[in-house]
Amino acid sequence: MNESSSPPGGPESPAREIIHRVADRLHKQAIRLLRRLRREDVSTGLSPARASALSVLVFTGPLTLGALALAEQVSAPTMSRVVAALTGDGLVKRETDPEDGRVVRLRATAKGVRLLQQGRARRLRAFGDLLAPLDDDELAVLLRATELLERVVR
Amino acid sequence: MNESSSPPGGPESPAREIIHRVADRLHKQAIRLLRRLRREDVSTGLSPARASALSVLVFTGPLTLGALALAEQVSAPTMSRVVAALTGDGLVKRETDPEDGRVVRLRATAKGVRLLQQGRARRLRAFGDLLAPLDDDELAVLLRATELLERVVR
DNA sequence: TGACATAAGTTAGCTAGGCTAACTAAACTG
DNA sequence: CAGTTTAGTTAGCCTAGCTAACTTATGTCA
Repeated sequence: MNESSSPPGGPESPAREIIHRVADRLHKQAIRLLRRLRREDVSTGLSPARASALSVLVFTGPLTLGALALAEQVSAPTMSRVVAALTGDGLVKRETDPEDGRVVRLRATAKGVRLLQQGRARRLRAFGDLLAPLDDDELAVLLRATELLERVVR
Repeated sequence: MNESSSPPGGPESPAREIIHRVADRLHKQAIRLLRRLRREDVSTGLSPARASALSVLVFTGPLTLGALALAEQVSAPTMSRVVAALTGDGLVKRETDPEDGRVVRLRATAKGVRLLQQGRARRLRAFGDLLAPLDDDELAVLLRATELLERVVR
């Protein structure tokens, strides 16, 4: 496949052609990076879905089940099951809302926080090891790129 | 959690502290980006695992089942099943190796190539739409960052 | 050359995690 | 207070990950 070929209908703006190269290659690298870092998560004993849900609870504080499902972009039944596993392992506790008897408030336990932070540290250490060969200018480029992504991905 | 706190044992190199910020934030953005782009794949009717396997076959050419499993970092049984689905949909065809009767050579069909390229185009268009607000300097930063990732993720 | 070892895939059977549909219980609303 | 809406759960399906055990084909070597 030739990414830079013009679509049928006329040549596209040469100034914007860089968009396609960036989109293509950055997409590929994002996949490779996450695949690589995922290896580190194995040792926590937490699956990706559980680690991710627990992470949201730890870093954004207690949430209702629905809010957590929304944050993780999964359906309520899916989150309900993930949460059941987390509470079963004592990593999250359920609390009833005094205002509204329907909602389930979820809060990471001390054990959950500890486990998550260990896993997170491992992952960031692994990523850090990958980044170690870069000099400070190169790291600055990555940081700027990160800021651009933060702005652009909504 | 405070990412920039020093580990117990002494302050770390201030020059390298940027590594942790980059690792943490870039990791987050990679997750958000892929989650976002994955939405586009739904309309191809291909699940992520199938799309990814087909993509490897299209872009790197015919492979044995074992080589494809290795490329996708999954076990042989897992790939065997994914391939069964792809062949069932007429997107991939199996060929026997004249040299070695054990191996299964896999090749994307014309239909498979077409479907994949459509999906790819959609995904890249979506990413392109996200990147559209950036000016050329900002795109250049992203491109440089991509090159750094290519170098660093092995 | 026949017996054994190795290698490539498949089959069987488990788990996790995604979904929709259908249900329960609680809270609104008129 | 009847009906509707909302939060979450249960049931049931599918995909995709795994290991263990099997089949078939190659390779090895006494």
